[in-house]
Amino acid sequence: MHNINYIRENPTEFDNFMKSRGENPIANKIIEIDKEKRETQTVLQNILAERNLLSKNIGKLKSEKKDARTEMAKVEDLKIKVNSLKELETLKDDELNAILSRLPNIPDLSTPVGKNEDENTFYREWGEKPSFNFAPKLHFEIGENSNLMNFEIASKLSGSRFVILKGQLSKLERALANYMLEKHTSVNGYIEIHVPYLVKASTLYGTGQLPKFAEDLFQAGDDHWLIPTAEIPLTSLYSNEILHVSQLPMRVTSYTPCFRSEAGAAGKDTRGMLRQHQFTKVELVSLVEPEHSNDELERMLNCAEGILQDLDLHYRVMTLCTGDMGFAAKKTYDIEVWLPGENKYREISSCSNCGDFQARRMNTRYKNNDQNTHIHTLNGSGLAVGRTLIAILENYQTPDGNVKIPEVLKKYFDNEKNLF
RNA sequence: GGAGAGAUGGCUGAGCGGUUGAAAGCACCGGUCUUGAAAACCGGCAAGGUGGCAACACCUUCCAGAGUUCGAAUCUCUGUCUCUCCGCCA
Repeated sequence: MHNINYIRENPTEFDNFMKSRGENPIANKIIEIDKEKRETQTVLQNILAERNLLSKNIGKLKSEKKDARTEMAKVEDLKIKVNSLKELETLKDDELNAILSRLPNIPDLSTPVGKNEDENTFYREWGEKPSFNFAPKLHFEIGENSNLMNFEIASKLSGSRFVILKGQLSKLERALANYMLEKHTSVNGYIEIHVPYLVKASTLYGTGQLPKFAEDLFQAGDDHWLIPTAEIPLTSLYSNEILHVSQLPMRVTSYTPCFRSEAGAAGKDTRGMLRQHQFTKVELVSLVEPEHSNDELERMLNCAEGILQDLDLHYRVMTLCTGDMGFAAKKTYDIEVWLPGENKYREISSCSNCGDFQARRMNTRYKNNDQNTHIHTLNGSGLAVGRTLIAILENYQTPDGNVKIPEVLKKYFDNEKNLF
């Protein structure tokens, strides 16, 4: 949610930012409604003040056993005015919120301006593309050949975009999640949290998925929604609360399934387990003081990259442009891992600084020297486990259809060399 | 699922129709004292908003929503959540 004072004071700048994110100019409309709302408020408050005064007087007169009928009649008259003004104020407030709640965050000044993913910019890379003296297979070819990855059974049970992993592949998924969690908790200073996978609509509003992106989500019952990422419960941990400055930075992590309808991705990445309705992810979330959020984003990115480095997987980091960034983000880095079977880089992590955008929506503040300020929130994948599994299959495959086990994961596999 | 109790400021907790935005304690902040700290003592300390250059004034908020009343933290209804007991159960 946006700071209305900022829009009031910088309408042109605000519109320019919104334009860079593909929105139409709206600041004037906002200011107009806001003005009407405040004017209504002022009149209403004056009448309420008058009413309060009269009521107090009535109390005094009654306790002195005096007649208060004149005063009571006056208050009765005011009531009609109060009700209609209250109605008008609510109307204006709703109008304002309907607009504000659907506008994306203002991009950071260092976020490149651009229309779509083609204008994302290269930030850095690590490692090199591995070379193969055979044609590297796609992850689902390796998986299906091993009989440990099955899409048909999954679709029989649940329809398209689901997968079943068996035996060593299922274990690989578990080993990866374990490795990531251990690293983030024991080395990177994140606290592991076990969170609900179902959340209320108000929680999704706080992080920005609702009201605008309901179609991307699975709803389960009247007010229960499956989380599309652990970012939602983790970021919302302290919604409507005032933290003490000594509690910051707060770094939390969680390994959860994620559920996405993939409504806008019909026909996209239909083969394999790259884009599923359900996948698992280790998520990183930081709650920090505003002046530290830029540094925290770099730190978080390093934590996510660290996992890929440990697994010796080549990747590049892209800075998303204004047109490609998510709704709540000010700045986002995508980590794209190299997939030799596809001969492509593919997103495996996305790290975002959301500034105070989510904190305003969910009302999370911190107290420092008697000052209450909205915190800054950051989230990042550290990493998407399913896609990491894909990357390992494709990068560690051998000509005979086997897959070498990365050094750091061997401890989960009795020091075996190969997966199959 | 059945029966009952409850939800008040950062926390604990009083208030149960009218100067109560709310006692008291803890925590926190400032001061006195001390070589320093602790203790003790003194003072301050809810959030959001409107108007105002400001000082400041006013409004709203005691889980949420609706209602009764001239007036609601206090009464009524609905919802949500928490706790206790019983049943069921991973």
